[in-house]
Parts: sequence; structure tokens; C-alpha cells
Amino acid sequence: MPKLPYSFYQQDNVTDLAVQLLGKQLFTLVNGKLTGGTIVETEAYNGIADKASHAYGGRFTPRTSTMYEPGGISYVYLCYGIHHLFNVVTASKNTPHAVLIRGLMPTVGLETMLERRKMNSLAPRITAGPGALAQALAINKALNAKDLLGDEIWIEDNGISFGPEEIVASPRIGVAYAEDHALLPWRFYVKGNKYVSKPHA
DNA sequence: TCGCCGATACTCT
DNA sequence: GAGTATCGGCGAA
Repeated sequence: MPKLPYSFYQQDNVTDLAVQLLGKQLFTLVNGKLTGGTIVETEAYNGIADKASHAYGGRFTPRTSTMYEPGGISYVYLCYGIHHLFNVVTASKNTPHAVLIRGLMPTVGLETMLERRKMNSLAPRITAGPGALAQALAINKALNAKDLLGDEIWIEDNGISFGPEEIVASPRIGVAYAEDHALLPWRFYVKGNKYVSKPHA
């Protein structure tokens, strides 16, 4: 299956791009283990204009500098001291847009994922939620700022796409501090899918 | 099945 | 020194 080209990642409209990522296949190859699945939940972060973004107001720190790179690389960071979160950097250089991947339907490397998650049997929580899927795919800071057309972490298009009636737009999660921007419907997920994180619809 | 609550360490002020 | 784009265990129904 073809990997998504740079032209896909460098689109300016980050919310459109977040919708288009639903149904794409995310893979990692870590320590010789291939794991991956279908993306079923995303959130858009709209650069310097978005109060919920780390780059709000043009904030530029060692951590956020990755987001200012041209679209087509990963942005991985630690949240709440425990969880790694995986984002796709989008748009062109110096436009710090990003899409957070929040939910994945596992298809490849189930045994490896169960082992990494310390689970005995398959349950939706194996990859439902951004911290959970990062652990299942062995995503950590070593995978920050990686080329998404490389051979450690990448996204493929296998032709799966969801119709508008299958996609739900809702407010983003955990960003209540973003005031008026907290209610923007920039979280997108596949209706009824078991691998979507908490608030289902 | 649902909702509450605490863990935990890194980043920036 | 404070705040954080979360998860999972526990108890109640």
C-alpha cells in the first residue's frame, strides 16, 4: 500500500486533514516488530490561533519546535508525566498545525500490542485513547520528529474512507482551559466504533 | 456499565 | 514550583 505523500500532509486546512486521516493505516516498526491499524479518531490543532495548541500565540520552545517543521513528520510528547501522545505535523514550515491521533482499530501485530499493554485478551481499550495507542505501538520520545515516509513510523492509504454520515464532529477532549476554543468541534471519530476513546455517541 | 479520583515526571515560568 | 491534548482501578447500581 502507498504511503501518504508530503503533499497530503502539507495541506493548509487542518480540520479537513483530520477528517481525511480517518480510515488511513498507521504503522510502527520498532525492535523488528510491526504493529498498526486503522485510524478511527483524530483531533485538529490549529497552530498559533488555537488556544488549546502548544503553539498558541506563536509559542516556540524546545518541545514545540517540532510543530514548526514542514508537514509530514511526527510530534510525540509526554502528557501527565505518564502518557506519550502521537501527533502528525501538518501544513508548511513555520505553520505549527498538528493532528492528534486518538483512536486506532488494531489490525497488525496483535500479539505484540497485547504484550506491550500487559493485557491477556483483546479488549477495545488496547488502542482506544491517545496514550493507550501510543503504548501499543511503542511510540515514545525516540519517535519524535520522525519522517512519516521513513521506515520506523508511517501512514498508508489502502482506499478505506468513511462517508460523512459515519463521521461525527464533537468538542475536543481535555482542553477545558482553552476557554472559547474548548467548544470548537474539532474532534472527529467514526460513529459507533469500539476503538474510539471515552465519550461515545 | 458508569463515574469518580489519584498516579507520575516532564516542560516552561 | 505549577500545570498538564490521560489511563485504569475501584465502588455503586
